[in-house]
Amino acid sequence: MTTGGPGERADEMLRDLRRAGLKLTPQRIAIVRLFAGDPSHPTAQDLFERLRPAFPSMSFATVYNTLDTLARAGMAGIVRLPGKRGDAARFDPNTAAHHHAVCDGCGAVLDIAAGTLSPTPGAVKKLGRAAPGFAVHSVERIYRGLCAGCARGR
Amino acid sequence: MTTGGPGERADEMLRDLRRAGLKLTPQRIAIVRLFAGDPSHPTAQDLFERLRPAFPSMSFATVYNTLDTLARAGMAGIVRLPGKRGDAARFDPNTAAHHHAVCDGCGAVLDIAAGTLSPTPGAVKKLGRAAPGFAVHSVERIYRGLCAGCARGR
DNA sequence: CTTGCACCTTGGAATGATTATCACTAGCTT
DNA sequence: AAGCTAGTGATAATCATTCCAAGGTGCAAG
Repeated sequence: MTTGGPGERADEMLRDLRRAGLKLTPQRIAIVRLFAGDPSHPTAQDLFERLRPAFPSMSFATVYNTLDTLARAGMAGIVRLPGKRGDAARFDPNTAAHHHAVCDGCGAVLDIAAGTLSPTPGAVKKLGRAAPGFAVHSVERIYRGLCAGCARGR
Repeated sequence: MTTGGPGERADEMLRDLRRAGLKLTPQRIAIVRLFAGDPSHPTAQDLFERLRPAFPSMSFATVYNTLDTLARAGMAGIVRLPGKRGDAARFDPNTAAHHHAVCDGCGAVLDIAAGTLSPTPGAVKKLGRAAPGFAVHSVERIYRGLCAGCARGR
């Protein structure tokens, strides 16, 4: 079993990166180490700013490229939420099947475990009626509401 | 009951606009007439281009402003879907509770009727475990797959 | 250990969507 | 009809994201 130690997820991700035939550059290693265990669904900007102190020469494009590469390789997810302004993509190192809960107060995004992302028989049936011939592949859910902290403050 | 005639939805929306204390300008009337009965989830660009022939003087910003105004007044919805590039917001005149099915092939967006957008007791329970204290308000679902046409062509 | 090259990284410019600004115009109330 | 105020148009500004060209570098093969 896993030891649960910090950085373990990162090492696993780096191993997967290499296994996928991708090069382990210092930049990628830094990004992965920072990103792998981060449950806050950071934006590329977030990560870039946290990396800048240690890697002043890193390019913003590299952060995007790396996150995109991770996503393409199935090691990360991209979460986009409808929001009025400056709606940046959020990246998610959690590759297990899960949905998201979004706090309308502070904008926090929480992972909600799901056994599967496959549609339920009932949903398939309903879809068949509403959109005949549509072949469902997966379902994505977004729960809207207020997180514990924001619910208290209102 | 409704007569189901074309433009009826538009008239209703215009009535609601006035009721909301908003001015009925020629531009708004044109946008609403075009938008109200359109189930294709058009982008602001789509509408702008379709309006241009008849209203060459209309500004792109006005289309955005009007759609935003409609959305704020609860007469329209905004649908944003995760997509790599040039991901424009889509507007939805359907104010009834519903979810969306997105075709990964052609990008079409279909409405899927839903009795309610409130979370099921089961979902609430699961949420309570995964995110203690989170007060759910609504659930949004996106079904991914292939529409009838795209499923056939592959 | 050296080499070669395909893949990476940079920095900045380009693209696209959306919002802000501001002077002007036109609904709507009195 | 007159004025207050919100709406409009044109454009600039902003923000996220991608593209590009040029130089670097991980790493597999020798």
